[in-house]
Amino acid sequence: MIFHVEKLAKHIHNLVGPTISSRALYSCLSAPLESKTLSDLDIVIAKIPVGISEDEVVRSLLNDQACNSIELSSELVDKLLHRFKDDWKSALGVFRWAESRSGYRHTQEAYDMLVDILGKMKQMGKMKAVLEEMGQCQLVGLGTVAKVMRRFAGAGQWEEAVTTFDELGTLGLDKNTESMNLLLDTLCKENKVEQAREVFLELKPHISPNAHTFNIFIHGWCKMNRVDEAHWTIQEMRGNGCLPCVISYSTIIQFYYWQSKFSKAYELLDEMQAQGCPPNIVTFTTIMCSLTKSEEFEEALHIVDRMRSIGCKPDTLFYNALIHTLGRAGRVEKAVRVFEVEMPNTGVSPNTSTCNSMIAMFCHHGQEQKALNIIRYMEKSGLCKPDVHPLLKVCFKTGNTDCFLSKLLDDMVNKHHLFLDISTYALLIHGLCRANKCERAYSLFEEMIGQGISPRYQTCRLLLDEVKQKNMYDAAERIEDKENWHFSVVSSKAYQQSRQGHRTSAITGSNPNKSFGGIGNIHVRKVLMLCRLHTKTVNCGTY
DNA sequence: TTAGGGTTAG
Repeated sequence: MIFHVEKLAKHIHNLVGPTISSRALYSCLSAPLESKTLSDLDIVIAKIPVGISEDEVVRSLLNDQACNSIELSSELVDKLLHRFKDDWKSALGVFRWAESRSGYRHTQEAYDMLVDILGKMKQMGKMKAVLEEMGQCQLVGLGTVAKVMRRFAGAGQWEEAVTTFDELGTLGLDKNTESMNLLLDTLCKENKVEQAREVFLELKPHISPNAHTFNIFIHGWCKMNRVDEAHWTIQEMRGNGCLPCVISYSTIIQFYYWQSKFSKAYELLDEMQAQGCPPNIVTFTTIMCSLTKSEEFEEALHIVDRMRSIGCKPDTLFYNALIHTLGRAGRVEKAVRVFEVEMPNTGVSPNTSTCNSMIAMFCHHGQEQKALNIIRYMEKSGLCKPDVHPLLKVCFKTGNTDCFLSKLLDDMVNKHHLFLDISTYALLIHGLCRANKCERAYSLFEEMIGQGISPRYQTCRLLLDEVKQKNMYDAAERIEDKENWHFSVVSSKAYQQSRQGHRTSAITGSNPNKSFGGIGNIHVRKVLMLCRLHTKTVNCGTY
């Protein structure tokens, strides 16, 4: 059944290309099979072609009989905004169309969502205009302001974040400790701690700080590698009549572990206890994670004794970290005991991550049957998303690429209802190529394209080499097409953004490890190489 | 968004 739905959507796509109708049809055809009729959501989405302006979206919806007969609800508007969370023109168009319908009024949640979408897409002027509109309707909440300030700061416009705070009165909100903390936290999270400090000194005579205010600074200074200022902030806290709390100390301790300054961390751990502010479960979990990261497994396990000695109660996240540590330390039996005996005894329930840690540990130690048992346990206990990547890797490592792998994939899709995502397809295609099963690898390649997932550049390259060796000429041609498309889309996007001076955002905003929106994971170096390539071509006068 | 991630070289 799923197969037919995909085939039909693919066929339509091939016939008419990636236009509105095929996009909408694909999304509704690949929706859960029980809903076979077009929902209101699908009807509206089908009327919004890719890449048109917000006014065109409004016109397209207004001119459509089916759209105009839909009974609007805030749930439908929320779903539409969510659907267009990465497409501000469609989101804004839908929003304007909805409010033009008689009797319909937007909720604060819908406004907040729109503000966030505009901010995320760097439409700062439009975001501000919507904020003002909200102010006139008395719809601005602290959450709205938080989003606006964070989006300004995230776009490198921290002064605008401060202006937003200054104008809180006109938006119907108070400038108080809570809203000030929001502003200071926004600035500190964007590494503008010194600027936050200046703002704070200006506001302090009018708004009294609380412990939260100082904790924001402690975190900010630590993030900037300025632990002396963090310590000094603890003193300042006391001077202002606020007592340093477990968060104040734990933040600095975490920083010391991060820097591998273990003795300093232990000193502070003793100090906080002496000050009548004992470490809690978050403090211990953080310490254990840091020590495990530095491969100090014995030291990490000592922390558990220390935690127990002061009667601190474990929770799920603590056990997740402990199981991970034990697995890394090679103590599989002990980890199994924690999972099977200790957790039930202490009444702490495992979550999806706990089980996934167990799966990864068993696979790492060649115990795939036990990993499968965990998957079965997850099925029974209703935990979703078992991580099958470790098991897939075991299949390739042991050369078990026939029955076991097929059964696993079948279970993944049909029993656990997991989608094969880009990383799973990459893993499978690479693994099958290495196992000399390139026909199967190629059929997966076709399948992923059919699903609308674009293969990574490396996947194309590897598969292309393999199919050429096997003289699969049609396949080679199709892969080359995809590869060329890849090259043109990635290079033109990277080129445009590099010309605008956003080299890092050419990859993805601030985190260079995240995937390139909609195109899949492209290696960072590849994109930078393409940027350079194009810059070079410009200099030569070819462009 | 005042602290806690989990396993991965495709």
